[in-house]
Amino acid sequence: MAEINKSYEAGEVEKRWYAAWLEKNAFSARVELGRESYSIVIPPPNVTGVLTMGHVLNNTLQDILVRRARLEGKSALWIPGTDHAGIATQTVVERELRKEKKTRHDLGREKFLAKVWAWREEKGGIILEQLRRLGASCDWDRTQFTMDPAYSRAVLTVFVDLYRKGRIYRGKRMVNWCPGSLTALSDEEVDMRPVKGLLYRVRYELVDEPGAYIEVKTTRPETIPGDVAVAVHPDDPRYQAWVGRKVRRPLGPAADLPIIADAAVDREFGSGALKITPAHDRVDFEIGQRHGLVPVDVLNPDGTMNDFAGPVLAGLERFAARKKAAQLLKDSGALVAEEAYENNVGYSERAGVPIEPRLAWQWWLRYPRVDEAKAAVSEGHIRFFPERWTKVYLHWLDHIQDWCISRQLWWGHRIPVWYRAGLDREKLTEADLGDPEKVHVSIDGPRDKTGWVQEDDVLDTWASSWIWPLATLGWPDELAMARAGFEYFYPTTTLVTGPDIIFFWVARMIMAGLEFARPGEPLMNCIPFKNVYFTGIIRDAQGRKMSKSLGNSPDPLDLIAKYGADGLRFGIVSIAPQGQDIRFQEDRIESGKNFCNKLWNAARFRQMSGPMADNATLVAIYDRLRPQDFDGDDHAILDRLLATTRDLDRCFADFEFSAAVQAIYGFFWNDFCDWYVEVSKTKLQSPALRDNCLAIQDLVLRQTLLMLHPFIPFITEELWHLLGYGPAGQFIEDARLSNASQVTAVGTSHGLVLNTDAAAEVGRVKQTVSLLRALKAESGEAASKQSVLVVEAADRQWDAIESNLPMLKRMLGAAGITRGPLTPHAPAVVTAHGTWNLIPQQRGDPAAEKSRLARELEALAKHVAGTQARLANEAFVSKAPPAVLEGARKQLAELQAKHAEVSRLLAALG
RNA sequence: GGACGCUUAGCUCAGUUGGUUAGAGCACCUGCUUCACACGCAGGGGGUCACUGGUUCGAGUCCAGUAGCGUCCACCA
Repeated sequence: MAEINKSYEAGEVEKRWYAAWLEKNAFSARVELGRESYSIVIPPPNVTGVLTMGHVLNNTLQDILVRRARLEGKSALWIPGTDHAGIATQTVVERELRKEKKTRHDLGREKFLAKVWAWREEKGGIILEQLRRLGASCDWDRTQFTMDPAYSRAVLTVFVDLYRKGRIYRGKRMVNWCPGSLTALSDEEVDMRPVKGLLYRVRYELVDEPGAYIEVKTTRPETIPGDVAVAVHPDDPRYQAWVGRKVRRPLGPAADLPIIADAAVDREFGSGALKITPAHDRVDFEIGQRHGLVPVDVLNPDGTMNDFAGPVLAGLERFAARKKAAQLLKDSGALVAEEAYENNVGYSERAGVPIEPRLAWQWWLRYPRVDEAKAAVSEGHIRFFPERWTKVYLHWLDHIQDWCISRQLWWGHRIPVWYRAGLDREKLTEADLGDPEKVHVSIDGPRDKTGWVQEDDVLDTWASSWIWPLATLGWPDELAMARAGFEYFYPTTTLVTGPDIIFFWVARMIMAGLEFARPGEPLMNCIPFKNVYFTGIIRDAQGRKMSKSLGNSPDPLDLIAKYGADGLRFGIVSIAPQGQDIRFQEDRIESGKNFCNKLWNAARFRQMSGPMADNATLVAIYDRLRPQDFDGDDHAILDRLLATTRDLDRCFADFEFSAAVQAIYGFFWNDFCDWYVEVSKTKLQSPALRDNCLAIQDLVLRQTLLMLHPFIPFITEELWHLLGYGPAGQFIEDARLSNASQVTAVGTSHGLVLNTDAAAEVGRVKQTVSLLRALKAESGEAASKQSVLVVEAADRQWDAIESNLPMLKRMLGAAGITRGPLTPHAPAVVTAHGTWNLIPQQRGDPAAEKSRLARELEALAKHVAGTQARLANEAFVSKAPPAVLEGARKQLAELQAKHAEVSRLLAALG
């Protein structure tokens, strides 16, 4: 066994072990009947993506789950991959083209796509390399891309199937049009932002009564040329007589617009009259439909005004047109006023520009299995952590709208629909769509494609990633499914993702799973995952979302270089409580690194303390324990080890990762290193006690490494081997992590029954040590100074001291501890183990000593009074449970005794 | 307009079913190169648990309301 170096070199160790894991295929998961399966699909990052702190958190958690599952003996699979990310990727490549002053149209569809693929080959998927640096134990041989041939086929299979079921249809409806990326978007891709602007009051003159006007308020005067009516509420008394009459359009091509009545109009807003522009507003469109009005579209797809806006506005960009329109209205006297106004405007999530409601032919999906998707979650087949997201999920499903799945992009899955050449696609009827001679829908297209033209649009990226858990396991190809282990691994166990994509992805995956996984089978067999863990969002120190544009996101690779992958992992998990957003603080990552260093040095201490023995199994270590030689500290540390093991089991059951990390941290650092290792130092001097003590250290270290391994895989693997805890040629994950009851069972079979009373006594000894150390510190004696201590103790107390004498001398830094009468004026402290004197080397400060004791007495008196008052309360005595009552009485007795003793000391000072 | 979350030490946050004097990390102060670790050890200071009421013998914890911050949903031009 190699000697453990003084400091832990993360970089070298991480590189070495990751290579070893890959070489031995440690992450490849096989179907092993009789063994429980555990599976996770990665939320596929964009192929353009680079690792962010969000990815670090998300993927660390997945890795923790998968590695823990392996240690529990499950066949654990983590499927990696990337998403083609339609708009994002196309934008990246178009940006490169722009440097050459070209657009995609200069290349044409085919050449442009070749360029995107070339880009993807060269630069795509960097993020998967970065995940390896983090230690992600994905089964890399199964890496998938949403545009892989097999995956694409699965996507098209779904389209054709849903089309044949009548769930996918083509329709001309209002869409969210992005003038930046020139495509339609789904409702989920639109962000509402409050925008400060102007509200224009415009008057429309009555045709049959010149000089009389109806006034409307609008934020968009440039759309007036697209007005086809003015609407009022049918019950509005002010306008009863106006309905049916006509007004002149105050801007753009001259026209007489009817005044109509519609209940959608809000009487309270402005004058109670609304201009109707069906081509550019959803509500207007609906009102227009109800009244048989023909929309007038005054905008081009790129957001400039077209000829229907009239010669003055035509060609202007929409916001320039707004200013111009206002000016024109002002000139003609139609503009009554401009008021400052703030309203909500929809923005394209990707392009960051205001979207335009626009009438366009698109492909739509009527979601399948909506009711089942609700039931799957509300009936608990799928559990959300934290649970509160179920409400958000159910609410969305309750108000679900058809999904616009077509995008006017080139990068993506091209919709598998072919039209007979020469057909005018703007004028296709229902009948045309149903006529196989005119429109063909299939995965591979018509056998002879001459005379057919394929649909230009591609599918929304989410319309491919919604089948991720299915297609990554080979669906729908039966051979591929058998090879991938679909039967064994589906449904997957847990999904780890952010709540921001609960609609985009989580809900849709559930519906897709229910529709396609195992038709006809019960819900629980069809769901894509059993648990969904929603992480928090990582924010910067100011609470802002981390983003590339703000430049407030640290580069995880820099952090890995600085603190090690393990340090980063430990740190990020420790600050990520369930479901709360996280404020990133680098010092927490640093403390992750410090923990690794502590672990490393504790292992080093073990190695330096004595020869290593058989540590290959829990049983082998227990064979070396000598329960008859156990002292209180031995009992206490194993008791705490068991409690921590139990805590961890619970944390994993409840997805409480940061609590898990904190539990091990506290146990290992405080209970083991600060106390047990320190008291070991005297035991190790004694030949009779040494071997038992080393065995206990091995037991604690081995179990701790196993518990920690999912969180910090590299250093634990390294120490596992350096300490010889597993056979050479095997990894730590080839060992099994025993849970608390298993550990207890092994102990019992070895005649070990933990004495919890002894463990509790250790708590009191720690308290006494702490008080005496404080006494030294306050008396100005260095902790390392070999002090002289005298204790006035009852026999029972002295017995406890005497039996721990060497240990106490070491822990207290005492040259001698003797029993005897107190020395007046020497610093003193009252403990559970008698009243102690620190014999000062030089004359102390009686005044300081006096005031110290007086302060303590005051605090005790207050506490005594409080407890007495509680016990004097009749209601408390009669209603509190006996255990609480007894605790209070015992406490009072102890406090009173201590109070009396401190009073005595004070009196002795005079 | 609706829903959800948050408010605890200087900072960032824990606090499971109500029960001794509310905890951690960092920061701060004091002492210490004690033979695993200065990425460390020992000790210390620091909080009216946002506010108001209620339930209870007992509330950081349960209930109602208020305020501030945040997130999501929603067609008021």
